[in-house]
Amino acid sequence: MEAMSIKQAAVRTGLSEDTIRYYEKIDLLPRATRNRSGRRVYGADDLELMVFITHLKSAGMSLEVIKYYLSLSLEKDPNAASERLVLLTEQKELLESKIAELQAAHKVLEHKVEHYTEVCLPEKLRPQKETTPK
Amino acid sequence: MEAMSIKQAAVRTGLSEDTIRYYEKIDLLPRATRNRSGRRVYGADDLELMVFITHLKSAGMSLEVIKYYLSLSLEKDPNAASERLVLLTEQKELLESKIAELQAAHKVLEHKVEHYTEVCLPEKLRPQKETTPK
DNA sequence: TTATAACTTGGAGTTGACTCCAAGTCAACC
DNA sequence: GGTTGACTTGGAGTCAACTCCAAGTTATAA
Repeated sequence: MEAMSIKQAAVRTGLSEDTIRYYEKIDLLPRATRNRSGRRVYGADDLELMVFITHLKSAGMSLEVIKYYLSLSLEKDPNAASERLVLLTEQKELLESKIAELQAAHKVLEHKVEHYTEVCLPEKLRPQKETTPK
Repeated sequence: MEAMSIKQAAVRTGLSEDTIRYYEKIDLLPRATRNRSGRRVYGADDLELMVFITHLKSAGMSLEVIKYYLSLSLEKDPNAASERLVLLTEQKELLESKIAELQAAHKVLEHKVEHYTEVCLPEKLRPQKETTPK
């Protein structure tokens, strides 16, 4: 249960095997340990890292930036910690504004859903003069 | 103020001129009206549409899906409205789950920021936790 | 009048993030 | 010992979404 193949790791993380290999190729993931016959073996930490990457990615962070961030986290140098703090804080703020933007878009859609529900449900009603974007 | 060039439209919307032309090329935007000398002229509606597109885009909608959505909005057929409602609702739900995911990632980052604040700053110099955050 | 700048077009090139492929290796089962 | 199937590698191909380019046109300024 602890050590698993790339296939299992793919199932667990939702990434494809190719994507995991690709991430290793571009040094986003560290080179996975191999077993005697040269195959990749993953543990819980590896999975955790992959999942964390998917989170940052869905937050709109590019792989390049994620890589930089992770490189800081591997630094032994204590100075790196403060640099990482800056990056983290920046990213956190970026995330906050992105969430706000999505919530705004969400509001627009919600408003439109309401509008169209009104239009669709009572069948007698027709869409009157639509403000059709030209 | 009402009619403007592609350059001004680009500044107003945050899109590049090339991107606006590209959107027209792939029929995401309708062919802009041209002036006597064949140059694109944009009005307030056009800008509004572009901004709306950027919102949907930042909500994770692909240009292809946005295009489909806009094609429905141009339909005179009232049946299109219900189809559009379905699409909107789907998109709204997708947005909700995306927001939730971002909030989860945000939490992780926040947690890490706290951790690194501890590591980096001598305890006594640390900013006090705000009791009344703005 | 000529130079400059702001556009126009179709099409080619770039980037990021995969996704697929061919050829080879290895372990396990028949 | 041979076949199967899950892996390995480097590299090529794909896709969305731009981004840039060359060649041509038009309007204004010097």
